[in-house]
Amino acid sequence: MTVPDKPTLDGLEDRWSTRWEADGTYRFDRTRPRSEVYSIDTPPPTVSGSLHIGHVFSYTHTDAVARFQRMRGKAVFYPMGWDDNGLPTERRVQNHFGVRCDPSLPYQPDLVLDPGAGGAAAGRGEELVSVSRRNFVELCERLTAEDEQVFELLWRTLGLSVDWSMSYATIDERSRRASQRAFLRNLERGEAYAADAPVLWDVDFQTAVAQAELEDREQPGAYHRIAFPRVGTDGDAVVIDTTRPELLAACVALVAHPDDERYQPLFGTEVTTPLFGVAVPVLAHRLADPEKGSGIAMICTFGDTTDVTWWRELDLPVRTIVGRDGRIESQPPIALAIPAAEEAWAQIAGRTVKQARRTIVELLAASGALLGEPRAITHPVKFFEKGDRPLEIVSSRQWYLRNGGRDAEVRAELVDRGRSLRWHPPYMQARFENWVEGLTGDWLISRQRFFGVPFPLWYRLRADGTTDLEAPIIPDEADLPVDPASEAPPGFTEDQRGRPGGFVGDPDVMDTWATSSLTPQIATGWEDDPDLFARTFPMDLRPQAHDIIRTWLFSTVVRSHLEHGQLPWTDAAISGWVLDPDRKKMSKSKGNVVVPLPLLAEHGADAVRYWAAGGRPGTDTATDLGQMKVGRRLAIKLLNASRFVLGLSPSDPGVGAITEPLDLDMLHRLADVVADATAAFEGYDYTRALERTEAHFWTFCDDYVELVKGRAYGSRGDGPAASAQAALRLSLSIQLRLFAPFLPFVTEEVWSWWQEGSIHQASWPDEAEIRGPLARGPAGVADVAAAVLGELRKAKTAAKRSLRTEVTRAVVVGDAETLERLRAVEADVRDAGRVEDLELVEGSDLSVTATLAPED
RNA sequence: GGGCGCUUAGCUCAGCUGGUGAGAGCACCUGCCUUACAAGCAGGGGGUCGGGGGUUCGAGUCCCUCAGCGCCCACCA
Repeated sequence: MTVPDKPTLDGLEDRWSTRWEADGTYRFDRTRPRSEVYSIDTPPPTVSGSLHIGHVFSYTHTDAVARFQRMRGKAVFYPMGWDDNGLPTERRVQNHFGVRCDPSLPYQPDLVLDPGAGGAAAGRGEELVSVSRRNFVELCERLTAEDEQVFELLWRTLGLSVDWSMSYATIDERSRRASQRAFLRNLERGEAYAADAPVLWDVDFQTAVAQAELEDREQPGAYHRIAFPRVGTDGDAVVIDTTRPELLAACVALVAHPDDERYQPLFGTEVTTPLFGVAVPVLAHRLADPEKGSGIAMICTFGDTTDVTWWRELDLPVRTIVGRDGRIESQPPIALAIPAAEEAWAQIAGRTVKQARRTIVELLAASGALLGEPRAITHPVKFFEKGDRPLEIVSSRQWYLRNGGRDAEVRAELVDRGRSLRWHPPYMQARFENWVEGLTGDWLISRQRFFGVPFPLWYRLRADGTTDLEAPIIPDEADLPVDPASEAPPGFTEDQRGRPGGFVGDPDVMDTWATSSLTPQIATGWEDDPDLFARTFPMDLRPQAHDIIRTWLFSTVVRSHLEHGQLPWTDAAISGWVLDPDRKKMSKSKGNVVVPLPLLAEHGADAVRYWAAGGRPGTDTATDLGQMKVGRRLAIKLLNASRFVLGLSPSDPGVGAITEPLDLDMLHRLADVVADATAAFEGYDYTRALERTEAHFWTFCDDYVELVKGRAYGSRGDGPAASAQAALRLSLSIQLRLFAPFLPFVTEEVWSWWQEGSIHQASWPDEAEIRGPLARGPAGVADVAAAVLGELRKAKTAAKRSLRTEVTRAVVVGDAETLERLRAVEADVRDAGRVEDLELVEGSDLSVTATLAPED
């Protein structure tokens, strides 16, 4: 046993993280059966995102739970995943290297690019170097590999007890195989299907996006009152209000509520569009709101999602004018008969939506069709959560997965799944249920992007060169993953690509959620490693933040429901967010993002973890340097208290030596703490486990240690000293283990002074360790001793005297029961209080009168 | 418009199924070099538990209602 003279926290992170890796301390024992395994569906962080303190926060919560379960004897399956798949990586690669993906270019095997190769203007979209899809993907892989190392360093410094041999990445071969396999099975069962339909479209990223990735943003806009002349009348007009006058040429009808008496006479008649002179019908539909605008609306293909509903339910034609790049098409959607219309079109063709709006408003004003001035408003507009411009709606062929959005029965099944999941905190289930019940359509999983898992499909080209989309060519599961863009389907050769009678590959990739919704399957080796899968799936815990319940959590439940007919895990622990010190949400644009590594360097990992562990499940928590300082003090206190305890005697007198009433009472109180902390942890309330442990520890240091210090040094002989020494050691052992999930470094350091092996493989304390061998003894004596000692201290402090001051005489008044307890620990109290003469007087409330020795 | 959460000392928060005179940490004030720890120790001041109403012998703790803050969702003409 070696107890350092001057224990320190410095360097513990390096020393122990290295040691743990070398010893395989956190290696998953895959010989254990499912019942002895605790498996965690770790959130794969987006590696191309920036590191921030929020990562440290939520991952610490999970790690504390993992360490608790490991100490309880479970084989903990705690892999790390990296989310490197998808748009964030593409965007980062584009900016980092100054490149753009052009799928039409050929692969350049020797392409060498340095960061910023595309020139200083990279990112402004002007001087980007175009590279082939394969080159682009290679750059993505190169950059994410670097990003992953940065994350791994952070996790190791933070002391996450992950098994690094089980890592995966959402773009790696396993993930692509699992993702494609799951999709093909969905396809076979009819759960996946392709459809040509209007979709929400980001004009910058040039891809479709899903409902779950939308967000509303308040945008300035304006109502424009526009008169539509009625066909067959002499100058009569219908006046509509619109915020999107530029879509006039895409108008296919006007619509009002069926009960709206103002417009009932018009139903079934026609009006013509101003400027373009196209005749459109006036129709009735219940979604038209008589209160909004003039109560009658222009239906365009497509201005918003209501337009899509009207278009579908009223069986209207498609007149698309906005292209996928967000610009007005070169040709009008229908023949324009009047010359003025051709002119109007010529002025907007090829322009952006914004430019076209300005032009159309000018033309309308000039023609007299615009009534009055536009009235400025702000209104919510749908954006892709990662996008910069409002979404447009375009018709295109996309892949969908049935998620209950169009099927009440499936929806009900998924709501039931959500109800059988154990949520921490429970109220988060409401978010899940709200979302499922508010779904408006199936899950759109295809993206017109490059860095993602490709759809494992090809299509035959007929003799006339047209594509047969109805019967895709499907690979064998054994051949997955496949890349249909570079591999030929079974029975074809590469030179038949794009030729009549040959084939083409499906050009799309899956959305990143379509892969990350399979993290339980990917991590546990679904189909690839049946033995591992059987031992780890379904998993125990999904830890994640509340903002992605509708995406990650829901989609994972959907995939598992469809594939396995069960939940992917039993418990979901939902963490809150980290707010900046002023309780504002952190965001890059506000510049208030707190980066974690400097904090870890300054305060130490245990201190930062201590702060993080104070955030209960579901609770948003402010970054608090003060709490980190408190955590650091706690860690230092553990070092010093341990040094004291272990320095008292070279060996442990053993539990049998514990006979003193004060020692027994203190230990049984600790047993209560053990029971409480254990129950709290079992309910995922790690914060309470820490609070209880910490509160006991300070009482232990301030009262118990002070009370027994003299006796432990031998003031009353060997027997009483041995009792104190053994009690201190047992108590220290248990308290270190209670702290180990939170403060892995300092507890391991202290453990190494006097114990074999890692504390993180030691057993979680059990109250039976105390209650088994040790009789209860007189209860409540520790409280009485501490109370009397407190009064003695108060007397000394009030007299502005040192705590070493001798008390020549102290009179304690108390009830019979209190005095009885005090007698049991009288010697310890006199020792700690330096009381020469202690008199006990029976009375009512406890009071202590102390006479201090005169000052020198 | 719908849903959820929060509102307890200057600050950050505990207060579990209602019951000994409302707590902790930080901050603040006053002291103490006490042989584990001065990056420490001891002591102290400070709250009509968001407002109102109700149930109860008794309510931060349950019910109703109002207000403020935050988050999620919503068909945005």
